Amino acid sequence: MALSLYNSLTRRQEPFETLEPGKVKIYCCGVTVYDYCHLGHARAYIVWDTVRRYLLWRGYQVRYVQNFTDIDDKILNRAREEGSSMAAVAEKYTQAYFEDMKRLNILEADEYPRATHTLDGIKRLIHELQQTGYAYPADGDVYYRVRRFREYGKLSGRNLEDMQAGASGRVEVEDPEVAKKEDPYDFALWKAAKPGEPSWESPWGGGRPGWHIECSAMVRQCLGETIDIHCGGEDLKFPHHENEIAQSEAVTGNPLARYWMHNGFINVDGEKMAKSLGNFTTIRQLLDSAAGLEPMALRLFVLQAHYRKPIDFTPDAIASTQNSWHTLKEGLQFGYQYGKQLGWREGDGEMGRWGDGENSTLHNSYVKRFEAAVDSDFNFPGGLVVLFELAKELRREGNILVHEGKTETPSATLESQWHTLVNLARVLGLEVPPEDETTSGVGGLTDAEIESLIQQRQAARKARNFAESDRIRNELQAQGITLIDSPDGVTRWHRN
RNA sequence: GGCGGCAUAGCCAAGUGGUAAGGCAGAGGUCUGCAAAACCUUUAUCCCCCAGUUCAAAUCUGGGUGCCGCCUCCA
Repeated sequence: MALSLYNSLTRRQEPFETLEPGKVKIYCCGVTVYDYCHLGHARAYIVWDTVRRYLLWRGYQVRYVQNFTDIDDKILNRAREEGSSMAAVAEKYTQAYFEDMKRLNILEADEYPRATHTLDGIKRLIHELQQTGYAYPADGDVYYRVRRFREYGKLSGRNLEDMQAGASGRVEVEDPEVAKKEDPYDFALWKAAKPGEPSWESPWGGGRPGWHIECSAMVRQCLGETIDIHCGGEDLKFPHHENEIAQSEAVTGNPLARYWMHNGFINVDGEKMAKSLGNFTTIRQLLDSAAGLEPMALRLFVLQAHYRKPIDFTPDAIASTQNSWHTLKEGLQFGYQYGKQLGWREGDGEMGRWGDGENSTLHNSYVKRFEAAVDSDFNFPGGLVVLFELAKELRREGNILVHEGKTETPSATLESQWHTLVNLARVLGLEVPPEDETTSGVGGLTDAEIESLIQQRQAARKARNFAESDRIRNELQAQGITLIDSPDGVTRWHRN
């Protein structure tokens, strides 16, 4: 049983072999902090968080670094709109990022480098590129000499000739920047500051770094010359990642990353969700809307599709996922709700730190099937199958317990199944808090009041006064209390 | 124009040579005064089309068709 993954660089699925045994270095391209994150961002970071969790579960020591781009034209524009500064805008949306990601149960990175904190590394890298002939200054700017890097295009599978042949007027035009370049495909490493813009001192004059260079500098500074996995959205493959490779490898002579991974988009009506298309929904809009999608349901929504394929964002799909999540959730709550009744030892609710021998109490066949699925290029939808099987089984048992007060299934079997479910779900970042949902009727009826009403209804039913009995039932339902009439004449109830 | 991806039931979605996982939705049944809830059963002779390879293909090859992405900021 071995983990394999699709490498964008080779366009093949390959066995996963780390640089150092048991250790994984991951760099993930983060956000430019100029606005709230939308569902596309949610997908990306849920996917990479889950990849990271899975690697941890598989026993790897993972070091995960993700940057914030806090120097950028878009931030500058936003600052002008808001009458604020680039730093203030960046700070605001960085905090918003953390809030959103926390709700989605995304683990914090080990390190969050920011462009504004990496200027020394950036300048050093540009300097080295200049010394080796890969970079040239031009009127306060510095550009990368793309044609000098022989392997340019190896990640995105293109070559400069093809690109020129088909550029169809998209590249040139009267952009003043282009005029400074030796070649239209050269890209900026450093940009001279325009009047009024934030700028940093450098050997080339006051200015700020280009976008691509920060990642090269950050990877090098935080993780070293070569890392195991470099990941990000599909749209970053070209030119961003291609340029990172050109920058880093020209200087170090070593591969920047062994594996390149790219996640697919969220689509709306068959089109990519994007700021520029104006068809985006932010994470907080969706989570805080009237429909109130649960954060874990959004997580499930993302994980239900393979990470490289597009996902269509439609009301139907969201509704369906919400229901799916409830199924899973009921399974996850099983132990919290029925553990005591089933005589499980106190403290069993505190389940499963990873890899601490808990596995002995897990259902091995389920774990094996989960692992087999996910081991193949992080097939989370395949792994989810196992979770649903467990959750449905537990939900069924829970219902039997509620309706009949007992179950034939041995308590130990249920305990083991529940432990398995909770553990595997946590690998995917799908968790429910230990407190079950039986919020003892905030501002509602007390148990005694409910029992009393049920007694009244029973009396009415006996007298065949169904109008009255239905009235009581409706009244309770309105308060969120569901009655269950069983064949033996006993009426059980539970809060919704 | 160049490069790449995708096409599986009403919807979503795994499966990549051995005869179609799973979820959502739906249907029938049991139970019930009626409901609700729950439980049981059930839902693709077929995987975009055509041709080929093979004992065997949704899965491989060739050719179509359709949709999408990247080539410009972008998760």
